[in-house]
Amino acid sequence: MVSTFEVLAEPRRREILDLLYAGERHVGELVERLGMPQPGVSKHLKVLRAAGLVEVRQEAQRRWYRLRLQPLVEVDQWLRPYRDLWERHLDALERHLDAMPEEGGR
Amino acid sequence: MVSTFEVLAEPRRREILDLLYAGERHVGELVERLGMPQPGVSKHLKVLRAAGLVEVRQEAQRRWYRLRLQPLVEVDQWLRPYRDLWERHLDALERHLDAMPEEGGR
DNA sequence: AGCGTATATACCGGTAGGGGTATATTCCTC
DNA sequence: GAGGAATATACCCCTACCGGTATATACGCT
Repeated sequence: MVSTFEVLAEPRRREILDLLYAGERHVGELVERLGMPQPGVSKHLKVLRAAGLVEVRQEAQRRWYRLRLQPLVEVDQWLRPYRDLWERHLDALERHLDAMPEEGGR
Repeated sequence: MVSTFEVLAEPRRREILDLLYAGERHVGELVERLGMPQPGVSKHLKVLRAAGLVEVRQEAQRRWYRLRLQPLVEVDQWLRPYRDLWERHLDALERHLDAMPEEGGR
């Protein structure tokens, strides 16, 4: 079984999740928006499905994919203690941050 | 440059971060606790360092590693919209969760 | 200067993962 | 049931990554 972190390591897969954030999408839509060949998209979707990050609904030939949040909740849980660190000690965070000349943003 | 997600994909590296969560550690300590050969640990530390997830302080032959939170903050920022989803619509989360027969826990 | 300790780096072999192309599968329509 | 649309799967190639072993580098001590 593949860990959620491994699945999220692929930029394309995070892109897919970001697209599904807005709501259900069928494969063709994803192919178009990602600008990558359909088999590649299907392959990533398979990985995402295996990890429980998406689920499928079939409608005629179309397959509609949508998010499943649960694995992300687990990632969030792993992150939580660290988040507590920088939220509780804001000064410590600044000590961490001031080492960076500038911040890249998103 | 390697994305933080790729770096976190490695279980050993997350273990290292979890160990550093408690505070500074030198390499030998990490080697002992992880039960893996020293060169492997050093290699992972190099990756973590390149990603800005740890920083080093030298003291004689010892190298003390400690956490840098900033990249984790960025991961948290990526996660935030999704977290908002499940925090705002708790019922929606439950709809997501009830698809699972049982929960594996951590 | 020489030795021991602590850590990093070089090198090698195996392997899993991603891209690309071709093909199979499924379903709808006529 | 034939054809076409939508998606999945099989196969191949290639590269990046991980583990392991050997070696280099840096530092302190005597």
